[in-house]
Amino acid sequence: MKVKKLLLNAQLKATHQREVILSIILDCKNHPSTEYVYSLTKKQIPSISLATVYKTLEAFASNGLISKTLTVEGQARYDPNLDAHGHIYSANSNEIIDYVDDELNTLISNFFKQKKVKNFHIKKISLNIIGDKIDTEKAIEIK
Amino acid sequence: MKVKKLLLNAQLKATHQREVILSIILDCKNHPSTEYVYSLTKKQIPSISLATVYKTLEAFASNGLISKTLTVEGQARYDPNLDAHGHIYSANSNEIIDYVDDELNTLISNFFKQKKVKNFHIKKISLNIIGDKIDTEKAIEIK
DNA sequence: ATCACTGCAAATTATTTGCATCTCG
DNA sequence: CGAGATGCAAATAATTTGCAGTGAT
Repeated sequence: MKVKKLLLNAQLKATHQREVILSIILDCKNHPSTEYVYSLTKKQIPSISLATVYKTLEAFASNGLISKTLTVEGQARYDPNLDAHGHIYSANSNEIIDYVDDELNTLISNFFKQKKVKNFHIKKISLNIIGDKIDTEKAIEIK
Repeated sequence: MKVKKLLLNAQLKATHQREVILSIILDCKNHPSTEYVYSLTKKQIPSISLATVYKTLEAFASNGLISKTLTVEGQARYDPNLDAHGHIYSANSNEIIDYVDDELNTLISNFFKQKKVKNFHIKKISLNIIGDKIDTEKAIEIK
């Protein structure tokens, strides 16, 4: 019951719905939408309400269990990966892809050791790459 | 008629509405919303329609005259500054503030000279800082 | 037992669209 | 003149809310 512990640690009541939703998200590779999480959850809990999924994902995100981003078109996407990483936002396919690069993370975190932003509590610093997928059939690749 | 030239260069028909809207945005310091641009435009053209402002700002953004971002809550904001720069996204005040730092820009552009993202056409790379304003009355300051 | 969570339906917000009319090039 | 822009109202999409009933601690 790994998820139950995660929920309790995050001060969230461990309901059946939440356990199922959390384990679904943790298994997701790439930035699921609320609707997508809802559709997967419905297979296990047919009576689940879409509103509950909305509320639950928001609760998870604001308790730091997962993180939230928006596509170029502005829809919510959730991300179970809390490690420092950037995102590639594709405008024409409305996707979000992880951009993970340790060298870049080191570069950025070193840079921000000397810089200060006053009157602001920084929660996350991330590098964003925005553009268009060239071949919508093929995957985006980093090298 | 600086704005007229800008419009024609960008292959856009230079209507009165567009000239007014463009000059308003170019004067804006910080990331206006569609509603805000609409309210300012209405002072000069009382008959302007909100839909026109929506369409116009989208047209400007897709022709590269201005750029578009989203607040943490997902609403559109426009930015007349096309130079490379990052943004500070404040979640609790739903603001976007420019983060301009030449040293950082150099660091990032050097880094991406060696890295490639395949099957993707990069339009913009930017550093994003996400967090909360501490004192909502005061401004965010960078040093 | 209590207080937070769930499910449903209705409400809200930002944005888009269809279409008749008008205007720039 | 003709393609594209405008203005209005109605439509859509994503998300949120209110509230009565239910469940976890």
